[in-house]
Amino acid sequence: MRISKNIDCKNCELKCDIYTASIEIDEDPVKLKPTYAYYSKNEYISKQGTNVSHAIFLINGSAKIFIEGLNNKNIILYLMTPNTYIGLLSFFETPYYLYSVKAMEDTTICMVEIEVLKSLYLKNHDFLLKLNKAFGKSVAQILNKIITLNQKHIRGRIADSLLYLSQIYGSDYFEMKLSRKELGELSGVSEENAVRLLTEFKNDNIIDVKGRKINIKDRHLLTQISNLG
Amino acid sequence: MRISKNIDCKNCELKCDIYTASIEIDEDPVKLKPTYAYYSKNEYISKQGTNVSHAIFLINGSAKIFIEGLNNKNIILYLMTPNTYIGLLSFFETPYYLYSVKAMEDTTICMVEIEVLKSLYLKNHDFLLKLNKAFGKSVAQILNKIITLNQKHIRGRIADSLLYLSQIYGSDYFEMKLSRKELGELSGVSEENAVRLLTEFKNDNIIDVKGRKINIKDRHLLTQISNLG
DNA sequence: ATTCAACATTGTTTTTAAACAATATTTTGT
DNA sequence: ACAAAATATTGTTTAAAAACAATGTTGAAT
Repeated sequence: MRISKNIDCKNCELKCDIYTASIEIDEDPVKLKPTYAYYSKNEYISKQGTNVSHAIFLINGSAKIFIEGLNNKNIILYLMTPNTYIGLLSFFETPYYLYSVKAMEDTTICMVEIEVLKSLYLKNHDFLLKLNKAFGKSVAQILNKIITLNQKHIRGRIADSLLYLSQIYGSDYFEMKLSRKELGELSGVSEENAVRLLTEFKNDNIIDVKGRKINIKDRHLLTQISNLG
Repeated sequence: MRISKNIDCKNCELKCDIYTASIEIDEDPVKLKPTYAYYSKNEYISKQGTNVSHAIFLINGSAKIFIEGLNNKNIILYLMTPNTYIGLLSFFETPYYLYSVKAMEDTTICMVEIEVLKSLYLKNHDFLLKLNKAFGKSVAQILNKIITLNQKHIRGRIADSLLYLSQIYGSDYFEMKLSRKELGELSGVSEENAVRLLTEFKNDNIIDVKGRKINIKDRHLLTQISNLG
């Protein structure tokens, strides 16, 4: 992990909500003291149980947000792509992270101290509402995950994950940044069964698999499998 | 369900956040146009998929908040007791409920139109922060539920639920308002196995069971079962 | 180019918990 | 008080998915 402090938001292509909020109240974004951090693949961006000291915004790359559960088993809640908050879920209630985040590739994030953020949303209502909206979105995703994990069979769960990945990568053809084990963790399925189901889907002509490259050939059927559970 | 409109907050014992927020900005709580609704056991207070039009606050009684999943199977997320919000989770993001709420006994709730609430938190920051806190608390509960459902065996899950219930009812001895089936839904366990495990815990001298009356005799052991999964 | 480690695959066994089935008990409505 | 419905209980069977085991493949490091 490498850090560069006091980023000048003018040079940042990503005009995030925090920046916008700062501008809206005629405050110089320099006051936000934004800090970039660069992570390599598999580095922790935040670790379950540690203190939430900064708001974290993903600039580029990608990351997985996951719960470190019992017996060293992880559950990946969802993936993070540019332009999303990392710290949100533990933002308002708990002073420590309820989950961990790891970079899935070379990833840049921008941090703003939580106290700075607080003073910002005290001055700017709209900003707080935006935070809430993003927060609500995460929750909706998580509720959906509960149904999936609890009520669908592994076939339906893997189908879910594949559809989710295609949405994340914005195409029916994509190269996922996940290992088979991680695909399993995203789906609540053992590594072995994740492999087996990919093969099965391939044999059924629903997808093409070549390593981590996936091509969804029959989205309709895959959706059906997901819906039926 | 029976309704009484234009409640006078002065007569309400429960001085809720909404009331306090209203007072803080020197606004007459009459403007909130609070409405009470009285529900009998098993009546829907809100139904998954319908519009979120009001903020709902539980005055007395109790309710279960649950997802109506696939194949008519429910997952109870948690129980609601007086002085908690009902609508929160779907508040900021979606215009419709992501879950349902049903009264578990005779229950009184107070509703305030969402537009009224919005204008209130636009005037009062602290109030919005309080909403956020409550929101965050719900999320923490739900994350915990994911681990439980996904990584613990049914023994640990039922142990979890019993500990949770004792916390809700504020005692090691309590009469739960849940049927065996509902205890299963709270724990992600079939009705039959819920029964079986209660019997098992009873035989192991960890709890006493008489109908819906539960007495936790060995909290230490029960906690251990919960932790080990 | 070779070795080691991480990742992926496939078959087999075992465990877990749901589903099914039958019956008992309690509650509710008339 | 009685029938009917809802709830609870217990034993048995079946299905699902993890765990185990063995082997293959790929890729990075030297």
